[in-house]
Amino acid sequence: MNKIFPNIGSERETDRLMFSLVHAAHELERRYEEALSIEGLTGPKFAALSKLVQAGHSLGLGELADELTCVRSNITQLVDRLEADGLVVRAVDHADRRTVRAAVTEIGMQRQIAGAKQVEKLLDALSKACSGVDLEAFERALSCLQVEQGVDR
Amino acid sequence: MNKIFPNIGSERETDRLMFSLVHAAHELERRYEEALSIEGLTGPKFAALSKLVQAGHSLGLGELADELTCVRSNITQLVDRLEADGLVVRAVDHADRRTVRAAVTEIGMQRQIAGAKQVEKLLDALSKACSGVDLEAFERALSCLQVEQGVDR
DNA sequence: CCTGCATTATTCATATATGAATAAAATATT
DNA sequence: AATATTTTATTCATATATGAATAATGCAGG
Repeated sequence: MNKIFPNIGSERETDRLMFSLVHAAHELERRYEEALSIEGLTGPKFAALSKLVQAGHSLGLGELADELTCVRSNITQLVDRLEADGLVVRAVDHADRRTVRAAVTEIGMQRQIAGAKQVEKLLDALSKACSGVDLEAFERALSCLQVEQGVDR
Repeated sequence: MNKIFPNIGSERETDRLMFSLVHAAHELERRYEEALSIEGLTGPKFAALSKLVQAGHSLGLGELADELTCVRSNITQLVDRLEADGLVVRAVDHADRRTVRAAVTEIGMQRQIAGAKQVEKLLDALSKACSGVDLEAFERALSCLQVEQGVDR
């Protein structure tokens, strides 16, 4: 659902800009998910696999949650699904029995590589499409949205 | 979760740009949801209310699904929640007994107005923050992502 | 008029996200 | 050492999203 900024009739230039920005990002995400689906992956699954592959060793579920900036219960479920897919296994932590570690399997590693190839292909295409764009100006424009990080929790 | 483009180590300029774009959009959405939460609303709830208020009359759930570009089962649930909040009521369609209509209540209308005020405030702030930005260049840059709409269903 | 097809909303299964409540284990404090 | 606190993952409730299967109604063609 395009739940962002339902047109209330605002005609301001910057309002349309915000809308375009969000729309472009959603389109990007859609293509990203589409690319990963070729390898039977989703964004979250690929992200978790990538963190594990990058790390080069198993990670505690809490670490993984931090890396993926999400709450722990989310990771519990995500690892459940990854485990069901055979891409990851849970392992005990001998140093701390509270901790559950996630270790990528051989299949998981191959799948991550395959996913990364699809993402690379997408980024190549996007790179070409953006060849004529003034990246500096774009980056500068985006930075103005980054201010005021909101309240702290 | 920041599930998009987990840093695989790509150093290409455009890759970082895509990441920035998605990140900026998510930040925008976060602030949008934050603004609406002041009035006890969420993005989807506000979007549905807005469509109903805009229409000026009740809408069939299918129409609402089209307006919000989502599947019908989604609307069934959303209207369930809006009805539980007392912001919307289901009504029969006398012309077609298959159709269920959603009608905004008095409270729902007030809530939509309150939500719109908060969104307006946010957009004002953003508009000011983007005062120095070359909107033309930004729009042009965004347009390059819009191409290739992918496969049709 | 009946039969088959299309359309409508709902239900169900699933994926993803959050946050509160819980249980188990580690650590700190008395 | 016993107790209290913190940290860990899980479970549960909830919100949002999708898509398949279902049930009810409408409609077209015979």
